Amino acid sequence: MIRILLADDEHLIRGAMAALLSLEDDLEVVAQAATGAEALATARVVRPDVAVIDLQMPDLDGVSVAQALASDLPTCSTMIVTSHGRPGHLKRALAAGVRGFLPKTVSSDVLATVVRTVHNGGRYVDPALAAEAISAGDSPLTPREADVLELALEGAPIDEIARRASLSPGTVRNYLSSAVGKTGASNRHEAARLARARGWI
Amino acid sequence: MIRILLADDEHLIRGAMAALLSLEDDLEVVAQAATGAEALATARVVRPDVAVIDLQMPDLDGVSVAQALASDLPTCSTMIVTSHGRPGHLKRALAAGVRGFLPKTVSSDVLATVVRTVHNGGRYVDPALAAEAISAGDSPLTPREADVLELALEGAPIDEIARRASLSPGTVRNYLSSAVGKTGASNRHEAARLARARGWI
DNA sequence: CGGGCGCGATGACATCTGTCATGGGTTTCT
DNA sequence: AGAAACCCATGACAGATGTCATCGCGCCCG
Repeated sequence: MIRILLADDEHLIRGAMAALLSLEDDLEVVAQAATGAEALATARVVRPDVAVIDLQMPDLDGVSVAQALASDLPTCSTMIVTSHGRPGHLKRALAAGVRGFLPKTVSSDVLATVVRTVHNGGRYVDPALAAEAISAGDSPLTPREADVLELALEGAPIDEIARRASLSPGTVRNYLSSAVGKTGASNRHEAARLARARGWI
Repeated sequence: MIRILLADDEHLIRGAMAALLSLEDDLEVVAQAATGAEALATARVVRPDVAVIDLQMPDLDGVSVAQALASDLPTCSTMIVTSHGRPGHLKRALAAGVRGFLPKTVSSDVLATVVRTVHNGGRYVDPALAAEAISAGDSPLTPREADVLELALEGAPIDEIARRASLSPGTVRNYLSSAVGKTGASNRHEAARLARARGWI
């Protein structure tokens, strides 16, 4: 019997997924959580075999949870399900030791199959997402450029970005200018949008 | 027996919701759809009592489906479930004749209860969403301002917005300036973000 | 060791944006 | 009829932004 921890902030979906997984004879949902922190705390107590975690949750990112889980419970395999599959998320997730990565558009039997796969030490990444991630390519942005661009996401003026990044406004403009060039955008706002769409930030 | 049509692009969730609803003795999921168009076509054939529709789907907006359904099948009550509840969506949905509006964070028994409620001619809106919608207030933007601001969402430069809106660049700047003032933002990009967050566009 | 790269900064310049005043046209309400 | 709101446009001005050249510093790699 594979013991599963389920984490998703949407009760409806979590409950529904639990119901579906419980239909399988060899699967058992032993715990559920609605937030990342809750998932982490619960996992430490129940020590599940597999953790099925939603990517976007109110507090902790699914990837962060996976990372913590990987060091805390090495015997527990983590897989991520998500509604909006961005290439960058996939890359980060894989780096965090995630064994499975699925969009929520998959059918329930695929989900069950993948649970078994990762429990057996295998890996599984949705083919469509994998293709997207490959085609998106590596980020050409330097770490600092990515930082600054991320701060630009909300549309703040340069002076505020500079304050938040503890940089001179001129430096911020240089980084942004470089990022605009690399993304092919016509201004930093579009650049920030594109970079996020490509999973670079 | 209440006959239900279920529309959601995420197979996993749709299947799971179907499983949950079928657990209820008086509810029966008679059809499922993965897109808005599919939902509409299916509904015309099976004529369900209640349509449970996801707000965001690949092709047709959930609200558009609801609107079409309201005129096509007056006997069918429509309710919307959504992951991201923006106040503006609620308002539009209500205007389209939607009888129930729920976030996906609700529990399954609430979902079943609401299905029965709307089938009996009642209405139900999630209290948290309702409160949010009320506090967000009416949009202070004029229709044209909203148009232009929407085109600004993607970060395009003013000249492109002007072309896409068939306006003079100067006029675009005037509208945007007005919108920036009304939203309390410091530039059009932030204004666009805020307006979307408040459901004004 | 030298070169390449990233980090942080400055200054100069052209352009883009935001703001304001102004005007004329339409529709709607009083 | 008059006021008020919206639509569309123009012109002017200041400040924000994008771009480029240039500098010094530290790091790593061949």
